[in-house]
Amino acid sequence: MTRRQPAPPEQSQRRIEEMTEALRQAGQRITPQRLAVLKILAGSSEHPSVERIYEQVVREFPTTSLATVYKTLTLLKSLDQVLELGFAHWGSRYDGKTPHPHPHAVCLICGAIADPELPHVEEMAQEMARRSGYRIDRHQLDFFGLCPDCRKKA
Amino acid sequence: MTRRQPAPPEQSQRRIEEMTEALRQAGQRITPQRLAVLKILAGSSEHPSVERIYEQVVREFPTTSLATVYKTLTLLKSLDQVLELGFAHWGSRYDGKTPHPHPHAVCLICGAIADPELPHVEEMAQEMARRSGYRIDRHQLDFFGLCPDCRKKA
DNA sequence: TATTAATTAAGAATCATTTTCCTTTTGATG
DNA sequence: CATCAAAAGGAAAATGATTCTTAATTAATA
Ligand SMILES: [Mn+2]
Ligand SMILES: [Mn+2]
Ligand SMILES: [Zn+2]
Ligand SMILES: [Zn+2]
Repeated sequence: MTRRQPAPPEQSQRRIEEMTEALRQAGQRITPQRLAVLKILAGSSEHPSVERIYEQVVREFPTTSLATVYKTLTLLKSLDQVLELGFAHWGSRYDGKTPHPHPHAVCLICGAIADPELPHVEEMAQEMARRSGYRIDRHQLDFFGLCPDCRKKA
Repeated sequence: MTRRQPAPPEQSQRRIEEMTEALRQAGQRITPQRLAVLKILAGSSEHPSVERIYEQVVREFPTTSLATVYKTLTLLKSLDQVLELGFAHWGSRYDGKTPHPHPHAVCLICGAIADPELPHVEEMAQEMARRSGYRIDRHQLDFFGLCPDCRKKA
Protein backbone atom coordinates (compact mmCIF):
# COMPACT_ATOMS: atom_id res chain seq x y z
CA MET A 1 0.00 0.00 0.00
CA THR A 2 1.50 3.30 -1.17
CA ARG A 3 0.75 6.77 0.12
CA ARG A 4 -1.67 8.78 -1.99
CA GLN A 5 -0.17 12.08 -0.95
CA PRO A 6 3.56 12.61 -0.70
CA ALA A 7 4.53 13.11 2.92
CA PRO A 8 5.30 16.75 3.63
CA PRO A 9 8.96 17.52 4.28
CA GLU A 10 9.83 17.92 7.94
CA GLN A 11 10.26 21.67 7.79
CA SER A 12 6.78 22.02 6.38
CA GLN A 13 5.49 19.56 8.96
CA ARG A 14 6.99 21.64 11.74
CA ARG A 15 5.27 24.78 10.46
CA ILE A 16 1.92 23.01 10.33
CA GLU A 17 2.37 22.07 13.96
CA GLU A 18 3.36 25.59 14.93
CA MET A 19 0.29 26.97 13.23
CA THR A 20 -2.14 24.47 14.69
CA GLU A 21 -0.62 25.06 18.10
CA ALA A 22 -1.08 28.82 17.69
CA LEU A 23 -4.72 28.28 16.78
CA ARG A 24 -5.27 26.02 19.78
CA GLN A 25 -3.67 28.52 22.15
CA ALA A 26 -5.98 31.19 20.78
CA GLY A 27 -8.95 28.96 21.52
CA GLN A 28 -9.69 28.42 17.83
CA ARG A 29 -10.82 25.14 16.33
CA ILE A 30 -8.78 23.18 13.87
CA THR A 31 -11.35 22.44 11.21
CA PRO A 32 -10.62 20.40 8.10
CA GLN A 33 -10.88 23.49 5.90
CA ARG A 34 -8.50 25.44 8.12
CA LEU A 35 -6.08 22.56 8.19
CA ALA A 36 -6.16 22.44 4.40
CA VAL A 37 -5.28 26.13 4.22
CA LEU A 38 -2.50 25.66 6.77
CA LYS A 39 -0.96 22.82 4.81
CA ILE A 40 -0.90 24.83 1.61
CA LEU A 41 0.66 27.81 3.37
CA ALA A 42 3.26 25.67 5.10
CA GLY A 43 4.13 23.71 1.99
CA SER A 44 4.31 26.39 -0.67
CA SER A 45 7.15 28.79 -1.30
CA GLU A 46 5.43 30.57 -4.18
CA HIS A 47 3.73 33.10 -1.89
CA PRO A 48 0.29 32.03 -3.10
CA SER A 49 -2.65 34.35 -3.70
CA VAL A 50 -6.03 33.78 -2.07
CA GLU A 51 -7.34 32.48 -5.37
CA ARG A 52 -4.48 29.99 -5.63
CA ILE A 53 -5.02 28.73 -2.09
CA TYR A 54 -8.73 28.44 -2.76
CA GLU A 55 -8.18 26.34 -5.91
CA GLN A 56 -6.21 23.83 -3.90
CA VAL A 57 -8.57 23.70 -0.93
CA VAL A 58 -11.51 23.12 -3.23
CA ARG A 59 -9.88 20.00 -4.64
CA GLU A 60 -10.11 18.45 -1.20
CA PHE A 61 -13.32 20.11 0.03
CA PRO A 62 -15.38 21.05 -3.03
CA THR A 63 -18.00 23.08 -1.17
CA THR A 64 -15.51 25.46 0.44
CA SER A 65 -16.17 29.11 -0.25
CA LEU A 66 -13.65 31.85 -0.88
CA ALA A 67 -14.88 33.63 2.24
CA THR A 68 -13.64 30.75 4.37
CA VAL A 69 -10.18 31.12 2.90
CA TYR A 70 -10.23 34.86 3.53
CA LYS A 71 -11.38 34.37 7.11
CA THR A 72 -8.76 31.75 7.81
CA LEU A 73 -6.08 34.06 6.46
CA THR A 74 -7.35 36.96 8.55
CA LEU A 75 -7.27 34.73 11.61
CA LEU A 76 -3.74 33.52 10.89
CA LYS A 77 -2.61 37.08 10.26
CA SER A 78 -3.96 38.17 13.64
CA LEU A 79 -1.87 35.42 15.24
CA ASP A 80 1.19 36.40 13.20
CA GLN A 81 1.23 32.98 11.62
CA VAL A 82 1.12 34.25 8.06
CA LEU A 83 2.69 37.27 6.43
CA GLU A 84 0.52 39.21 4.04
CA LEU A 85 2.21 40.92 1.14
CA GLY A 86 -0.36 43.55 0.27
CA PHE A 87 -0.08 44.85 -3.29
CA ALA A 88 -2.34 47.61 -4.46
CA HIS A 89 -2.79 46.38 -8.02
CA TRP A 90 -2.42 42.60 -7.96
CA GLY A 91 -4.14 41.53 -4.76
CA SER A 92 -2.38 40.12 -1.73
CA ARG A 93 0.05 37.22 -1.60
CA TYR A 94 0.80 35.16 1.49
CA ASP A 95 3.87 33.68 3.13
CA GLY A 96 3.18 30.99 5.70
CA LYS A 97 6.70 29.62 5.81
CA THR A 98 8.34 32.79 7.12
CA PRO A 99 5.62 34.80 8.83
CA HIS A 100 7.77 37.69 10.07
CA PRO A 101 8.41 40.69 7.78
CA HIS A 102 11.21 40.25 5.25
CA PRO A 103 12.10 41.75 1.88
CA HIS A 104 10.86 40.35 -1.42
CA ALA A 105 11.71 40.49 -5.09
CA VAL A 106 8.59 40.57 -7.24
CA CYS A 107 8.47 39.83 -10.97
CA LEU A 108 6.32 42.34 -12.81
CA ILE A 109 5.68 39.90 -15.66
CA CYS A 110 4.92 36.48 -14.20
CA GLY A 111 4.32 37.42 -10.56
CA ALA A 112 7.06 35.17 -9.17
CA ILE A 113 8.19 36.21 -5.71
CA ALA A 114 11.60 35.42 -4.21
CA ASP A 115 12.80 36.09 -0.71
CA PRO A 116 16.55 35.93 -0.41
CA GLU A 117 18.07 36.80 2.94
CA LEU A 118 19.25 40.40 2.98
CA PRO A 119 21.62 41.85 5.57
CA HIS A 120 21.13 45.20 7.30
CA VAL A 121 17.33 45.14 7.15
CA GLU A 122 16.90 45.61 10.88
CA GLU A 123 19.53 48.34 10.91
CA MET A 124 17.57 50.12 8.23
CA ALA A 125 14.35 49.83 10.22
CA GLN A 126 16.11 51.29 13.25
CA GLU A 127 17.57 54.08 11.19
CA MET A 128 14.10 54.85 9.84
CA ALA A 129 12.75 54.99 13.38
CA ARG A 130 15.58 57.29 14.46
CA ARG A 131 15.24 59.69 11.57
CA SER A 132 11.46 59.83 11.33
CA GLY A 133 10.61 59.75 15.02
CA TYR A 134 8.06 57.04 14.28
CA ARG A 135 7.83 53.90 16.35
CA ILE A 136 8.27 51.20 13.70
CA ASP A 137 6.34 47.97 14.24
CA ARG A 138 6.70 46.21 10.91
CA HIS A 139 7.72 46.80 7.34
CA GLN A 140 7.08 45.72 3.79
CA LEU A 141 10.11 45.97 1.54
CA ASP A 142 9.35 45.11 -2.07
CA PHE A 143 11.76 45.24 -4.98
CA PHE A 144 10.07 45.02 -8.37
CA GLY A 145 11.59 43.87 -11.64
CA LEU A 146 12.06 40.78 -13.79
CA CYS A 147 12.77 37.29 -12.55
CA PRO A 148 15.58 35.28 -14.20
CA ASP A 149 13.11 33.33 -16.39
CA CYS A 150 11.36 36.43 -17.66
CA ARG A 151 14.69 38.17 -18.28
CA LYS A 152 15.64 35.39 -20.69
CA LYS A 153 12.31 35.50 -22.50
CA ALA A 154 12.15 39.29 -22.64
CA MET B 1 -4.58 94.71 -3.76
CA THR B 2 -3.49 91.51 -2.06
CA ARG B 3 -3.05 88.09 -3.57
CA ARG B 4 -5.93 85.70 -2.98
CA GLN B 5 -3.72 82.66 -3.11
CA PRO B 6 -0.36 82.55 -1.34
CA ALA B 7 2.44 82.37 -3.86
CA PRO B 8 3.86 78.85 -4.07
CA PRO B 9 7.40 78.49 -2.69
CA GLU B 10 10.10 78.32 -5.36
CA GLN B 11 10.78 74.64 -4.90
CA SER B 12 7.14 73.86 -5.51
CA GLN B 13 7.16 76.26 -8.45
CA ARG B 14 10.09 74.42 -9.98
CA ARG B 15 8.28 71.09 -9.68
CA ILE B 16 5.21 72.50 -11.39
CA GLU B 17 7.40 73.61 -14.26
CA GLU B 18 9.11 70.23 -14.47
CA MET B 19 5.77 68.49 -14.59
CA THR B 20 4.21 70.76 -17.18
CA GLU B 21 7.36 70.43 -19.26
CA ALA B 22 7.15 66.64 -19.05
CA LEU B 23 3.53 66.78 -20.20
CA ARG B 24 4.41 69.04 -23.09
CA GLN B 25 7.26 66.81 -24.20
CA ALA B 26 4.87 63.89 -24.18
CA GLY B 27 2.52 65.85 -26.40
CA GLN B 28 -0.10 66.17 -23.68
CA ARG B 29 -2.20 69.24 -23.06
CA ILE B 30 -1.97 71.30 -19.91
CA THR B 31 -5.63 71.68 -19.07
CA PRO B 32 -6.87 73.70 -16.12
CA GLN B 33 -7.89 70.52 -14.27
CA ARG B 34 -4.51 68.93 -14.87
CA LEU B 35 -2.73 72.05 -13.73
CA ALA B 36 -4.78 72.07 -10.55
CA VAL B 37 -3.74 68.48 -9.83
CA LEU B 38 -0.11 69.31 -10.58
CA LYS B 39 -0.13 72.22 -8.18
CA ILE B 40 -1.54 70.14 -5.37
CA LEU B 41 1.01 67.39 -5.97
CA ALA B 42 3.89 69.84 -6.17
CA GLY B 43 2.80 71.79 -3.12
CA SER B 44 1.85 69.08 -0.70
CA SER B 45 4.16 66.98 1.41
CA GLU B 46 1.41 64.93 3.00
CA HIS B 47 1.41 62.30 0.26
CA PRO B 48 -2.25 62.96 -0.52
CA SER B 49 -4.79 60.34 -1.46
CA VAL B 50 -6.88 60.60 -4.62
CA GLU B 51 -9.82 61.67 -2.52
CA ARG B 52 -7.78 64.42 -0.90
CA ILE B 53 -6.55 65.71 -4.24
CA TYR B 54 -10.07 65.60 -5.60
CA GLU B 55 -11.45 67.67 -2.71
CA GLN B 56 -8.98 70.42 -3.46
CA VAL B 57 -9.43 70.39 -7.23
CA VAL B 58 -13.20 70.60 -6.85
CA ARG B 59 -12.88 73.83 -4.89
CA GLU B 60 -11.44 75.46 -7.99
CA PHE B 61 -13.34 73.50 -10.66
CA PRO B 62 -16.59 72.28 -9.14
CA THR B 63 -17.58 70.02 -12.04
CA THR B 64 -14.40 67.97 -11.93
CA SER B 65 -14.96 64.25 -11.56
CA LEU B 66 -12.90 61.75 -9.65
CA ALA B 67 -12.17 59.95 -12.91
CA THR B 68 -10.30 62.99 -14.17
CA VAL B 69 -8.07 62.94 -11.11
CA TYR B 70 -7.42 59.24 -11.58
CA LYS B 71 -6.66 59.73 -15.27
CA THR B 72 -4.27 62.58 -14.55
CA LEU B 73 -2.46 60.53 -11.94
CA THR B 74 -2.14 57.61 -14.32
CA LEU B 75 -0.71 59.93 -16.93
CA LEU B 76 1.77 61.47 -14.52
CA LYS B 77 2.78 58.04 -13.29
CA SER B 78 3.50 56.92 -16.85
CA LEU B 79 5.82 59.90 -17.19
CA ASP B 80 7.47 59.20 -13.81
CA GLN B 81 6.31 62.56 -12.57
CA VAL B 82 4.51 61.19 -9.56
CA LEU B 83 5.30 58.30 -7.26
CA GLU B 84 2.43 56.07 -6.28
CA LEU B 85 2.54 54.45 -2.87
CA GLY B 86 0.21 51.53 -3.39
CA PHE B 87 -1.25 50.18 -0.17
CA ALA B 88 -3.46 47.14 -0.23
CA HIS B 89 -5.90 48.21 2.46
CA TRP B 90 -5.94 51.99 2.51
CA GLY B 91 -5.87 53.04 -1.13
CA SER B 92 -2.94 54.69 -2.83
CA ARG B 93 -1.11 57.82 -1.76
CA TYR B 94 0.92 60.05 -4.06
CA ASP B 95 4.22 61.89 -3.91
CA GLY B 96 4.69 64.56 -6.56
CA LYS B 97 7.58 66.31 -4.86
CA THR B 98 9.98 63.38 -5.04
CA PRO B 99 8.77 61.14 -7.85
CA HIS B 100 11.55 58.53 -7.71
CA PRO B 101 11.22 55.56 -5.33
CA HIS B 102 12.24 56.21 -1.73
CA PRO B 103 11.41 54.72 1.66
CA HIS B 104 8.49 55.89 3.79
CA ALA B 105 7.31 55.73 7.37
CA VAL B 106 3.56 55.24 7.58
CA CYS B 107 1.43 55.86 10.68
CA LEU B 108 -1.09 53.08 11.21
CA ILE B 109 -3.39 55.34 13.22
CA CYS B 110 -3.63 58.70 11.47
CA GLY B 111 -2.14 57.83 8.09
CA ALA B 112 0.66 60.38 8.25
CA ILE B 113 3.53 59.57 5.93
CA ALA B 114 7.11 60.77 6.40
CA ASP B 115 10.03 60.35 4.05
CA PRO B 116 13.36 60.95 5.75
CA GLU B 117 16.48 60.34 3.72
CA LEU B 118 17.90 56.89 4.40
CA PRO B 119 21.40 55.80 3.47
CA HIS B 120 22.23 52.46 1.84
CA VAL B 121 18.94 52.11 -0.01
CA GLU B 122 20.59 51.70 -3.39
CA GLU B 123 23.11 49.26 -1.97
CA MET B 124 20.24 47.20 -0.65
CA ALA B 125 18.54 47.20 -4.04
CA GLN B 126 21.76 46.04 -5.66
CA GLU B 127 22.22 43.37 -3.04
CA MET B 128 18.67 42.18 -3.67
CA ALA B 129 19.39 42.00 -7.41
CA ARG B 130 22.60 40.04 -6.79
CA ARG B 131 21.06 37.54 -4.42
CA SER B 132 17.74 36.99 -6.18
CA GLY B 133 18.93 37.08 -9.78
CA TYR B 134 16.09 39.50 -10.54
CA ARG B 135 16.65 42.67 -12.53
CA ILE B 136 15.33 45.31 -10.11
CA ASP B 137 13.61 48.31 -11.68
CA ARG B 138 11.99 49.99 -8.73
CA HIS B 139 11.06 49.41 -5.12
CA GLN B 140 8.57 50.30 -2.45
CA LEU B 141 10.00 50.31 1.04
CA ASP B 142 7.39 50.97 3.70
CA PHE B 143 7.93 51.02 7.46
CA PHE B 144 4.71 50.95 9.46
CA GLY B 145 4.15 52.16 12.99
CA LEU B 146 3.09 55.21 14.97
CA CYS B 147 3.98 58.80 14.18
CA PRO B 148 5.25 61.05 16.98
CA ASP B 149 1.82 62.65 17.52
CA CYS B 150 0.02 59.34 17.77
CA ARG B 151 2.69 57.95 20.09
CA LYS B 152 1.93 60.74 22.57
CA LYS B 153 -1.80 60.22 22.37
CA ALA B 154 -1.64 56.43 22.55
C1' DT C 1 -28.79 13.77 24.28
C1' DA C 2 -29.41 18.88 24.99
C1' DT C 3 -27.21 23.30 25.10
C1' DT C 4 -24.28 26.50 23.39
C1' DA C 5 -20.81 28.68 20.81
C1' DA C 6 -17.99 28.46 16.86
C1' DT C 7 -17.69 27.79 12.10
C1' DT C 8 -19.22 27.43 7.50
C1' DA C 9 -21.44 28.46 2.82
C1' DA C 10 -23.55 31.43 -0.21
C1' DG C 11 -24.52 35.46 -1.74
C1' DA C 12 -24.92 40.48 -1.11
C1' DA C 13 -22.48 44.53 -0.13
C1' DT C 14 -18.45 47.52 -0.18
C1' DC C 15 -14.87 50.32 -1.82
C1' DA C 16 -11.14 51.87 -4.62
C1' DT C 17 -10.33 52.10 -9.21
C1' DT C 18 -11.25 51.66 -14.23
C1' DT C 19 -14.04 51.80 -18.20
C1' DT C 20 -17.59 53.44 -21.17
C1' DC C 21 -19.85 56.65 -23.68
C1' DC C 22 -21.17 60.97 -24.65
C1' DT C 23 -20.20 66.13 -24.36
C1' DT C 24 -17.02 69.89 -24.13
C1' DT C 25 -12.75 72.01 -24.96
C1' DT C 26 -8.67 72.71 -27.40
C1' DG C 27 -5.58 73.99 -31.06
C1' DA C 28 -4.80 73.89 -35.91
C1' DT C 29 -6.19 75.56 -40.25
C1' DG C 30 -8.42 78.45 -43.67
C1' DC D 1 -13.21 84.72 -36.79
C1' DA D 2 -15.38 80.02 -38.39
C1' DT D 3 -14.73 75.17 -38.89
C1' DC D 4 -13.13 70.74 -37.74
C1' DA D 5 -10.78 66.71 -35.76
C1' DA D 6 -8.62 65.14 -31.89
C1' DA D 7 -7.96 65.29 -27.03
C1' DA D 8 -9.82 65.67 -22.62
C1' DG D 9 -13.51 65.90 -19.27
C1' DG D 10 -17.84 64.33 -16.84
C1' DA D 11 -21.25 61.10 -15.22
C1' DA D 12 -22.46 56.82 -14.45
C1' DA D 13 -21.84 51.94 -14.91
C1' DA D 14 -18.60 48.17 -14.50
C1' DT D 15 -14.96 45.77 -12.24
C1' DG D 16 -12.49 43.01 -8.97
C1' DA D 17 -10.66 42.06 -4.61
C1' DT D 18 -12.25 41.80 -0.18
C1' DT D 19 -15.63 41.92 3.66
C1' DC D 20 -20.10 41.37 5.66
C1' DT D 21 -24.55 39.17 6.59
C1' DT D 22 -27.46 35.53 7.42
C1' DA D 23 -28.90 31.08 8.11
C1' DA D 24 -27.49 26.42 8.43
C1' DT D 25 -24.13 23.12 10.20
C1' DT D 26 -20.84 21.37 13.31
C1' DA D 27 -18.20 20.62 17.40
C1' DA D 28 -17.50 20.88 22.40
C1' DT D 29 -19.28 19.73 26.66
C1' DA D 30 -22.84 19.42 30.30
MN1 LIG E 1 8.54 35.54 1.79
MN1 LIG F 1 7.68 60.52 -0.29
ZN1 LIG G 1 8.94 36.40 -14.08
ZN1 LIG H 1 -0.20 59.23 13.44
